[in-house]
Amino acid sequence: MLEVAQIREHKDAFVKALQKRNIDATALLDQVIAADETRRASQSQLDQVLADSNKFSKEIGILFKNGEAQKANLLKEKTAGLKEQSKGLQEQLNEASETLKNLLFTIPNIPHDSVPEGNTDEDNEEVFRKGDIPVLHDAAQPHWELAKKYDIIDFELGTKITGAGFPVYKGKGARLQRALISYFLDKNTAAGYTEYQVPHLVNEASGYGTGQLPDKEGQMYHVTEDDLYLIPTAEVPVTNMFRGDMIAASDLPITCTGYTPCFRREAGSYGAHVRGLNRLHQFDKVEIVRIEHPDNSAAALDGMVDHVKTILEELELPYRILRLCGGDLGFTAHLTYDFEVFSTAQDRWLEISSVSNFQTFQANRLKLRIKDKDGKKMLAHTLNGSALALPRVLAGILENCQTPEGIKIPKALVPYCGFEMID
RNA sequence: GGAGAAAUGGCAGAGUGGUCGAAUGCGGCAGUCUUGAAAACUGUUGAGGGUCACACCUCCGGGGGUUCGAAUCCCUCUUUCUCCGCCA
Repeated sequence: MLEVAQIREHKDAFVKALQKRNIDATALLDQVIAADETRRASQSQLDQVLADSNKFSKEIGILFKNGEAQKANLLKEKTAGLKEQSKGLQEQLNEASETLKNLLFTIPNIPHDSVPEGNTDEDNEEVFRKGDIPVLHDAAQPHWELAKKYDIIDFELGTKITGAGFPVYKGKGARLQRALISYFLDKNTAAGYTEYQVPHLVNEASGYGTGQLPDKEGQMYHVTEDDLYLIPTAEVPVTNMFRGDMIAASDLPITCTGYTPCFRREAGSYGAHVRGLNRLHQFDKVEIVRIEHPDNSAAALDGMVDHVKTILEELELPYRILRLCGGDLGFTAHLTYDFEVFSTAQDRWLEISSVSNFQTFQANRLKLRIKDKDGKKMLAHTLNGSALALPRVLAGILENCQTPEGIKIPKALVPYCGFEMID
């Protein structure tokens, strides 16, 4: 959620920034400013009425104490009108606040200066590339064939017990999943992130806090009986741990990592490129989350990108980094880098990590603030990234590391899974 | 699932209708003393809205009500604790 005070002061800059998302926000921002003015006007009218009635109440109290009941009763009559007024003004104020809030909920974050123009993923800007794309043997196969061949993932079985997009991992496949989770968590904790295990269901307030609600309402599984949502990413519970907090600047940065399954309805995304592990309703992910001082968030984002790089290099996977263009940028993000691994067998890049700086956009919803040494208060900056999402890393390993003899496990993972080959 | 008790500032904890945004203690910050630190002493110390700055308004778990006036009374929801039941 953008900050009203900022919009009020720098409307033109906001309009210009939002153009990168191909949104003309002029009218919308005017509405915001108007709603805010209405809100403040109602507020100050109400304040005035309340101030008067407070004054009368005090006088009545004193009169009763002094035994001047008659005078007091006279005053009482005066307050009746004020009460009516304040009720009306209160309603007006609530309405204005609600209007303002709902408007703000519809406006996405403003993109960073470096975010390229563009509409689709075609317009994302490649900023880095590393690793050799392997030359595979003639009989190389995509991962869904390999999964069947080595009997490590059973998609049909998942369909039987739940539905499409809920695979069953088996034998070395299951072990490799567990190995990847441990490996990622170890890498993250070694880099200073504190490990957490968090709930996999969250309440509505948490959904609003990180911005999944109301924007992505239909993309989350909603347990209506208890009004809880299955998390689409660990970002939601982890970031919401700090909802409403006031953090001493000296305690920053706060860095967290956690493994969770992620649940996504993926409504409307069927069609091309969803075979095998490419798009699932349930998948595993290890996430990193940082809460930073505004002065440090840009450097922190770079640090997170470097961290993810080291993991991919250890896994010996060919990858590239994209700076997302305005049209592809998530609703809450200010600047996002996507990591993609190249799959030779599928002849395409697979997104395996997304690292973002949200600046104050989430913090404003979360009411997550920093207090510095001088007592100055400000909204924190939040950042997060996948380190990493499992299914496509697994797909990348299966497809890139296949040999005629079997899948050769990257060295870094061998101590975690206890075998060198899947054959 | 049933019965009871509770929810107050960073923490602990008073306050049961009228200068209560809230005693007191701890903690935090600043100062005095000290070569420095500790101790002691003095001062200061919740949040949001609003204003150029004041004024002023709101907030004692959330929501609603009674009243001229609510932290205090009533209703409701949530959470925590204790006991009973059930159970991985």
